[in-house]
Amino acid sequence: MTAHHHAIANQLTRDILSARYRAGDRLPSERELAGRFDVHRGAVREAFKALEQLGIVEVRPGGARVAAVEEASFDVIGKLLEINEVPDPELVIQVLQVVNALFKLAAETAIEHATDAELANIVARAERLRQAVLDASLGRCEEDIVARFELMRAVMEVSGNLANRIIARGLVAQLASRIGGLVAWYRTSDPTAYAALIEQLALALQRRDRAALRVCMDHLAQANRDTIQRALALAADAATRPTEATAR
Amino acid sequence: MTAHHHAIANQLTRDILSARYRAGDRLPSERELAGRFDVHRGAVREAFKALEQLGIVEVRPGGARVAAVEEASFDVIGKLLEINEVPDPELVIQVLQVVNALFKLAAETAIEHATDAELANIVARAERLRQAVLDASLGRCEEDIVARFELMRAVMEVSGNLANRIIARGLVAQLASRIGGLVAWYRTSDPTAYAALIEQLALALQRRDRAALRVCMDHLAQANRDTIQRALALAADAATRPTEATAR
DNA sequence: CCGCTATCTTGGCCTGACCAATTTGGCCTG
DNA sequence: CAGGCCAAATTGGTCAGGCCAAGATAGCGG
Repeated sequence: MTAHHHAIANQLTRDILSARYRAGDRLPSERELAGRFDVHRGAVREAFKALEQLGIVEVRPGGARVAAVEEASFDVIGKLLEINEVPDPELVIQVLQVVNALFKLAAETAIEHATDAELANIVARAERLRQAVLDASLGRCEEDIVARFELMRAVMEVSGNLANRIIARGLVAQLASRIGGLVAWYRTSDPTAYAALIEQLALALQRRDRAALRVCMDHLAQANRDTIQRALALAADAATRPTEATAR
Repeated sequence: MTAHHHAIANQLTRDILSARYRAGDRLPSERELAGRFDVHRGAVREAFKALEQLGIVEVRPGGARVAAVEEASFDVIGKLLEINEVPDPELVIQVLQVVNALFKLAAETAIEHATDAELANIVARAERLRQAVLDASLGRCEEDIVARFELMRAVMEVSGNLANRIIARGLVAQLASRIGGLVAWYRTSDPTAYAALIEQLALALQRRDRAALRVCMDHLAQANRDTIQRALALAADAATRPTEATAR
């Protein structure tokens, strides 16, 4: 096994994010940690590099100090989602809200700048999603979720906002790697209503109707939020009673 | 000078982001670059680490390949803003739109969850910004800008959305380090109108009036966008005719 | 012409050493 | 006794060289 620095970085990340070290504290020196983990200093050093890139540590000659979470980098969000077995629901919801805000921005930009052909393409994807949602009520949620991401990706693309695309992509990636395992608990509460919302979205896009777009995107966000919240609650419930859950 | 890897990383970053290497291309090997830059391989290696963190390069045994910009990390945005002397106006506007979207989300969350005291605090800051804007018409724009960021930060804080805060902070930091130098070109076109908008914002926050909030935040975003766009145009103009600009 | 293998290249990692910035502790001075 | 000051120890930063395993590649055999 030669992936020492990964293990060390993970360990230290968990220690810091779970507040075992507090902001402003000095981390043990590279040499001491090297001794403690029984590895070469280079390994600890690479781990420190990772922590620094995460923005949770500021390393300077004289010592490495842990930074405030607020000053951390974008990627800590993923790490924060990882530290508990079931992700912190509140944080998931927060991330989801950000993603929805970015999605909304993309859609509003799209209806202003996209060509008719591009919009038609998106509408077609929306229609596919609508079908997937209705099918999903029979139990095939995976396609449903994939179609949702596909639609979002497509809207992001035609919006032409590179910054938006990069950020949303990163967020979704961090979120997906963490709540992907929740697919089993993922159920659309009212597929018919959800499908209707998708249809409204398609219509609003097609007509470039900004007001209508906002309304139905808000409703969609609410629906998605509820769905994932329910899935998280179910997963957390199952985690506390694993035997019963597997027995069902 | 011992910051070799920084120089190398910057050089390679510029080469990649200015499309001198294309997505999918293989970068020269660490050993070859070490020879070319006349440094030890370790330096090139550290530079590669940085590029990998930026997400613009995927380095694996067998070779390092440049990745698509879309798959890059959050931080490339700052780098993209750096490669030209005057930042690409289109990208600046895009980033600004994202920041505004996040600000809007924060404000909407704030009027739902913040306490009256917190909202009162924000309203006070808004009032300070309004004063700053009116003063700025006399030429003191710095306080104006600082007050804007202050207000935004305050709203972000009471919104309680950690993900939003982290992302917005990162974006603003990347933008600020790049367009901070444009303060000289920064003029609010119609301070009175802008001040009125701020007042509306304060009112909407105070009354927790979501609809009004949205309207005036849209207008504010538009105003900010115009202001910065004008500043960028002026700066670009000055950059092409530096002698005239300094002569004035 | 295609598929496979031996070899070669490439990045991954370890070891060890030296340097410069910072911290720290003791010392001196007031 | 308190406060400032200097030197030694500590800490991170960098360089150098070497070995290893995972991909890439050219050559061979089918």
